Amino acid sequence: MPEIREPIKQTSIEKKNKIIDAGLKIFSEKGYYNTTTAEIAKVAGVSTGIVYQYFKDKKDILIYAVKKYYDRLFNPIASELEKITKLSDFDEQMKSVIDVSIKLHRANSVAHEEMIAMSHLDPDIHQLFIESEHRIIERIVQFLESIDIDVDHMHEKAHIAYNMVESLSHEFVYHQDDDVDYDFLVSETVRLIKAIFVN
Amino acid sequence: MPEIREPIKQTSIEKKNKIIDAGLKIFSEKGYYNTTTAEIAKVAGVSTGIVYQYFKDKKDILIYAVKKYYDRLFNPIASELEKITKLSDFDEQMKSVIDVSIKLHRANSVAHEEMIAMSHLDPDIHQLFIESEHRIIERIVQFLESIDIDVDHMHEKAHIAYNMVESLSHEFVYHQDDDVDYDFLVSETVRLIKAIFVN
Amino acid sequence: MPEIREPIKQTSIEKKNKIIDAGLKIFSEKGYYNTTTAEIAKVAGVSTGIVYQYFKDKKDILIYAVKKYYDRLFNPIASELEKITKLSDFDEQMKSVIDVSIKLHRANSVAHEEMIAMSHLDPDIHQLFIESEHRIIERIVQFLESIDIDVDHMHEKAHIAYNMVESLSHEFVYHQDDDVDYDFLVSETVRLIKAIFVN
Amino acid sequence: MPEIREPIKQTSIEKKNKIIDAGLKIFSEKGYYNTTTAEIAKVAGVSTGIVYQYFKDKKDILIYAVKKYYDRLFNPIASELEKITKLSDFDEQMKSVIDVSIKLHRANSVAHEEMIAMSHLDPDIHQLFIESEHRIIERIVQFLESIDIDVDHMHEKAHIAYNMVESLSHEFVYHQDDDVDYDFLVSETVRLIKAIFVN
DNA sequence: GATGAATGAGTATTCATTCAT
DNA sequence: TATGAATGAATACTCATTCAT
Repeated sequence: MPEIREPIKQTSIEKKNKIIDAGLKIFSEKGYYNTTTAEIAKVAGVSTGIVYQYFKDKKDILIYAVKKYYDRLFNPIASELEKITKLSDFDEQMKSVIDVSIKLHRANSVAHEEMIAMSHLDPDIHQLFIESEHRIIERIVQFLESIDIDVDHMHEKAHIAYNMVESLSHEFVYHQDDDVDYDFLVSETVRLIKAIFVN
Repeated sequence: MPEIREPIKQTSIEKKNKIIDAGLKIFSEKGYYNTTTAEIAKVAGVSTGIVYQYFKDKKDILIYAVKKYYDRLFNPIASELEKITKLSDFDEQMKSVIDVSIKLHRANSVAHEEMIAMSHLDPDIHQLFIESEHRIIERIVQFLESIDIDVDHMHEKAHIAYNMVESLSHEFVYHQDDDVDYDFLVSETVRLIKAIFVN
Repeated sequence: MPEIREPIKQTSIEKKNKIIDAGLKIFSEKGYYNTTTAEIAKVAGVSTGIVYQYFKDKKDILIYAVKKYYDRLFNPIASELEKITKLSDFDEQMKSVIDVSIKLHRANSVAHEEMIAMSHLDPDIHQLFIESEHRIIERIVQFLESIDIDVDHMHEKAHIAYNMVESLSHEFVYHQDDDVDYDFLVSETVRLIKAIFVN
Repeated sequence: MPEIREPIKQTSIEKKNKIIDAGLKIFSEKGYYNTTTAEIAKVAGVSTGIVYQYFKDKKDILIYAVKKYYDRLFNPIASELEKITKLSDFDEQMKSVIDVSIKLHRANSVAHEEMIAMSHLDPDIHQLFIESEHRIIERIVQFLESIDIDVDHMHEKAHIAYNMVESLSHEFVYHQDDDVDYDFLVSETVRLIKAIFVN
């Protein structure tokens, strides 16, 4: 019955965004279940009541926060890919993409932990995750075609390459281990990705 | 004041195990935060009070449950690896390992989702995850040495291979997508793993 | 500080009336405590803010609504009574009055339920109820005198008669029971009322 | 999911009763919507939590409270009726019944107001009211038969008589008016009830 | 006068944990 | 040891009322 308003006025849009940002920030720091709506409102600098004019319930805030998180994480990687226009030096360029990915994962490491956890807590959030991944892989395929790489099973190979970069980024951020030679991990990953697309 | 007893008597050990099993079962089905201790006690067939004689608090049950889960997931993979004793047909054997991994992930898919989420909710749980991964990679290295594979950067390569199999298993269980040729994913993964160790 | 204005302009009077009507309508349907001021404003076609320029608070709307309700219920009964000018056929005329009462109670049954409940929730509302009853009984007395009925204890007898018709009307509207012969209830009530005034 | 326990142990039954009594008391004083569960618990001398082990929700407390109220109101009237065993002096005995009814209504006047209001707020509560009335009228019929009164339309007549006594009791309790001769109201009511059954 | 966005106090209900028995 | 009744702190959400525009 209490209708959810989609804000039109600039100030309202800003307010809604502040709430999303506050949600993303606190969810990332303490987890969804350990965050209260009162806290979100406080950090966003609004009253608790107004939250429920822009969002159906607490989970609705989470959904918007996750969306924003994915944009924040994947868009820069996609942009980085788009900078590459020809296949002059695959190794170096792939290394650059990996660097961006690692940097972004590192910058969002706590948030990322939480977002992954959240995507496992709720089907709606999980769906957002899947869709987001689809989109990034689609972009990878387009990128590869744009640099004249044309092989069989493009999608499947993009999947594997994407997973390798993701795994590697996680390795860097979450498993920092003294016994591991991380430079080698990168160079070996590049070598393998090359082995995928350039036989 | 309320001391946590480490059960000695057989019946007590069984009781503690029942609680862990009940916890693992319900956490896996509904998530940690949506599970009440009363529910765990009921499923375990004990009183709510007794739970707090064997476990410090609710999270303590989770820790034991996660440990049990990892044993349940990784031990069979390790066993499968140990069956392989020589490098007669690497491709076929690796495919068999992948099959086991996928099967186990599938069998535990809901639980696995939850356990991953949980490992992100709490540093203690996360630590368990890391340690568990270390152990499995150690076993992989031992296995590789046992079949006379001896290359540089053994650990790093084992890491990459392990991640590839994990990613692939997740792909199978969580992202089932009609447009993807899963057989190809497997064969390509085997080919790449071979490319890692057998140059 | 916020002064309650008594509207003077025609448009303002209409606006105030719209709010009262909306209040009466929704209070009747869902009850005072389940009705929000926002809802009343929406149904009245005004903003939530303006409500507080015409009414002190939510209860103030209720008071006006109850007043309007009583007018709506009792005025027609009084009018009906006034149609009767002589005591030609007491039975038939009393039956006609009862019919009007039942019809009105039926037409307002849901509203009536709520109004009774409300008159018990608040002394101010209860007072309105009492006064309203006084007025109708006064009219009954006047009516009886106008048809040359002149007995002792006129007021007390009018009370009893009024209560009998009220009880009967409620019986019809709220207790519809298959085992009860309602025609007999009416004729017996008429007979008893006659026994009150015409010995 | 959180199961409602039906208390078996004596202490638990007492506790449940204390909550019902507290509910009845405060609902009667301040109304259902102005009463908080915390308040009920406090008055009952229990914690807020325990309330929800014995009652599904707040309304569930109300239902039990209303039941108890009806028992408290109607049982004594029924008992009074049962004391009368023969038709020696109808007038005097009926007056005695009326006195008891008035006394009970007076003793419960505030509670009664609220209970009536409540029976209009919720269909379940209303149903309890109807059933309770059915029962009391059934008892009146039995009583009348037991003193060898045997007329046509017994039920309908009992209805009318019951309503007259109820109306009268309300008149006494809620409308105390200086201009009304209450003794006459009683004697006239007795006269009319006699006119119903003893023609 | 009018709007409707914003406020924030208020509340039913849950659940980890304790404790009398 | 074991029970399960009892505790009470914690929290999402609502809504009468205000106020900047």
